[in-house]
Amino acid sequence: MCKNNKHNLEGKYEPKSFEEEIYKNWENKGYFKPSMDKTKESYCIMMPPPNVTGKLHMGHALDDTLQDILIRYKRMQGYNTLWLPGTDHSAISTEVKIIEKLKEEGIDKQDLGREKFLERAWQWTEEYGGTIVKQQKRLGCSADWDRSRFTMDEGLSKAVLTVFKRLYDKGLIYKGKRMINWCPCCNTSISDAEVEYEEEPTHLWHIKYKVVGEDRYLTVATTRPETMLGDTAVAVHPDDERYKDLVGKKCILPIMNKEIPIIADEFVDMEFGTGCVKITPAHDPNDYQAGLSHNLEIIEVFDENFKMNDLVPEYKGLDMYEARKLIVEKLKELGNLVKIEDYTHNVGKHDRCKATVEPKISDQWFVSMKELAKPAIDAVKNGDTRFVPQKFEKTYFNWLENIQDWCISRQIWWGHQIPAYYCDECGHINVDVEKPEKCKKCGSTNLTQDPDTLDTWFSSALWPFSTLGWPDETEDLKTFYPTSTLVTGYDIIFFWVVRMMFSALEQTGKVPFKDVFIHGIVRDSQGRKMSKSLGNGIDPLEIIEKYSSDALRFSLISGTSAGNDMRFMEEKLEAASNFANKVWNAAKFVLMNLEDYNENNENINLMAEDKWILSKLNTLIAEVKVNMDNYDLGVALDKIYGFIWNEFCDWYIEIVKPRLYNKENKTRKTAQYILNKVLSDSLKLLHPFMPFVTEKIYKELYNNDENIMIASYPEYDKKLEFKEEETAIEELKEVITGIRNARATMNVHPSKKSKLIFVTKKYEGIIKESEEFLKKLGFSEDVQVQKAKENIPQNAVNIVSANIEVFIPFEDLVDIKEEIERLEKEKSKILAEKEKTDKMLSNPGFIAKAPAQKVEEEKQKQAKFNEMITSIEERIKNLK
RNA sequence: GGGCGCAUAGCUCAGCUGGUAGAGCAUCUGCCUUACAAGCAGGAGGUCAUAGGUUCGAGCCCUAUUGCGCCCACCA
Repeated sequence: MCKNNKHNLEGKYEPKSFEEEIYKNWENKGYFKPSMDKTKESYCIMMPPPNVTGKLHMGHALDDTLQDILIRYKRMQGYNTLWLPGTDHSAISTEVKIIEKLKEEGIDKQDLGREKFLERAWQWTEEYGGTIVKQQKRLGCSADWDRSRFTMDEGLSKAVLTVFKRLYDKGLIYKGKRMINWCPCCNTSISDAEVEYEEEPTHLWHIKYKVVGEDRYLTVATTRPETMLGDTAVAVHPDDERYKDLVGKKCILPIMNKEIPIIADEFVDMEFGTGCVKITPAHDPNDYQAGLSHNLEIIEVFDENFKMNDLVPEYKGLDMYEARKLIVEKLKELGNLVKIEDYTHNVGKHDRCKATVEPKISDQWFVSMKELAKPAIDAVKNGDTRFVPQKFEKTYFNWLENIQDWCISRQIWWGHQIPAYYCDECGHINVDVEKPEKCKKCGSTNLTQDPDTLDTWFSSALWPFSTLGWPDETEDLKTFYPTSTLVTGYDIIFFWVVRMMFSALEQTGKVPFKDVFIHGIVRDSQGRKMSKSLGNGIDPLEIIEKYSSDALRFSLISGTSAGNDMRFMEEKLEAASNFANKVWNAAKFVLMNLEDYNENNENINLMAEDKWILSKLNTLIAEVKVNMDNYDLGVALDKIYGFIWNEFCDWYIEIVKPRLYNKENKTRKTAQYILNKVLSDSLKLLHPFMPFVTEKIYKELYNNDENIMIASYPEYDKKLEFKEEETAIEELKEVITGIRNARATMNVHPSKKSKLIFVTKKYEGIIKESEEFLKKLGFSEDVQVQKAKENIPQNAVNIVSANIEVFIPFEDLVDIKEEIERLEKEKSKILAEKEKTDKMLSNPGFIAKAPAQKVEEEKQKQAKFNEMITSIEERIKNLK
């Protein structure tokens, strides 16, 4: 690197000035595309498609950052990487928005008609779509935008219809009358997964029904008195002694004045309320079941708009709540209302519009799940797909093992229309990808397509393969499928991950991805979920504007762990910015000192500190690889952070300054070489996390031909391991800290230099060689190195480490008494540490059972402590 | 009702297969040292929720308890 020595060192770290430009440069060069190099292993991530008209929120920012880190890492490692982006048509939420918009214009959806409505929907999609893509680019996402897909585009639609037909032909899709969740607001059915429960205060109305032919009453408790008009039975528990004798008899339904049977069913909870339940098969899932098993009539009380129907003419057209009021009044009047109790219960809400969901019987399409769930369970059990962290397997299994059939039809227009064509003549259902010419059964050409559309998740379930061209055997499909890693939040494991798993296994016979990397939710600083209603959402784009994309990415990853929720705190962005600034300045320093550096590697003579930093870097590279491969991205980032700031900047750069500032110094060139290598490798390690600042430095400051984005990732190199020098420099660092500590405690001003007498047997050579930097870092003008403790002045401060002792003659600054006290303190500190080691070694169990290596380690520690203590004691004796 | 998770420094969180507790922020002291005051140097701060157990050794494994949270099912 460092092709020529012209570089731009002027100015401060100002991310605003370069982030967008760098992104454009990458994009123009086509770096986001896979290499399609057949000799390289493929690595592919499918981006979870956000709502096409949506805006980027913190959840996306986290999800996208994680994926970008993985993709950049693998790309630098030489994999044939594909990150395929795309968007989702988000059926219901988009439809609702368009209906609202139409309403503003005074247009009714039905009046407009299906065709025109869909035109509007496409228009809407084009107008508001794409915002999120721009935002993802601002975040630095290195996805292959040219391969971008949309769940409603031609190819994906074909995949959707193909899957529908296949499942139908296999009998895994069926149409049936079932009790489903109905959203009165969106006017469509929704699946169980789309229902959220919320606690709501209400009342429990106790109503008595007279038993026919007896002077007795049964009292039922209900939260929905208005549905009583549709009651067709009263149920009690078969073992309930109170009512045993009444089972089989009849009672009179008030208002309706109708006789209904008293039945026994196990589902009744004897403890709850009165132990008697009114049965309304048309408006309650349990009642529906009871209705089926007891052959009860199903009487609806609502019309399709959830207004009261004409069962009782005087209530016709009323909504639920109005009707409830009147019916309760009426019951009071009739004397059937026993009491009203306050009560809190869970009410189902549609997750999109928050409207209260109604159970409703209707004709819907379902996917039969039992058969499909099994292979999906097995694939995770046998390790074909694995969850990271593993604990989410439990969520996955739990969901699949208790899975219900999936209601896939929606009574909306925006989406994939169900490819079922009803014969107007014979009623046969023709299912095909394309509209058939004529009915397969009777040959009639009068065919009408089912007006319903498919659940959005039906198309997203095919995402891992439909995006690669399936059902066609495309090159991309062959190259990238099964994909490598799916990155998503735990909140959509059952919505999406589960459905992708069974769909992929059924359609392709393969798992859709090998790893599922699960992350948590980004919460606000108080730990609350970010939501529109709370108004506590933080816009990632604002954060990028204020700080930088790199800072946002850093703060989302640093100090976090997979699968756990995190709090988003602005202070963390300060820390992130500071780090970017630190990297910037370190680079500035390196470059300033590389102006006369040329790249030929002759005359490289490594000093101890060079070997130390190389060895440290080497270890870092090895560790980061392990962490990255295990998806411990937070740990990896923090290690890189620590290395750059605490090892490279705080120590190596400071150590090497004297060598650089003296142009005559023979090791100057080596220092330049090492600075260059360490900085450049560090930048590469950091690049996946903070792509912009690293690229800016690498490419533009260095004036490199190559972009860091496609540079090769650093690899562990056994030749760069220097254990001896590493420990030696570590010990010198320890001693220098000791010196500084002593000076600080004694309030010695930095401008006051002192003499340093190093006494060491082991490191005489290294210390002599290190004189220059020891002077600088130890605030000294005179460093002496000797093997033995000879000619040590009385009034000196003494610093002790395992193999080195330092004496600082401070003359009048040293109070012998105080120094003795300080040494005593130091001694007791070491003694406290030594105690643990002693305890271990004096434990026969430890010696016998602990691994030999561990025992040896402790023995060495003990010896080290002993030496240090002896030295201190000796010194104290001398001073006395 | 079923399932899962979390309790570690003042705050927010890391802590890999058990081997002498870490980071960032905040705090205290001293420094404008020619990369960086968005900085440098040096400190202080933790019986890792509680009680048992396994082990030579437990923040980590097991059991129970307390407190908090999440998910699923759903009670008329």
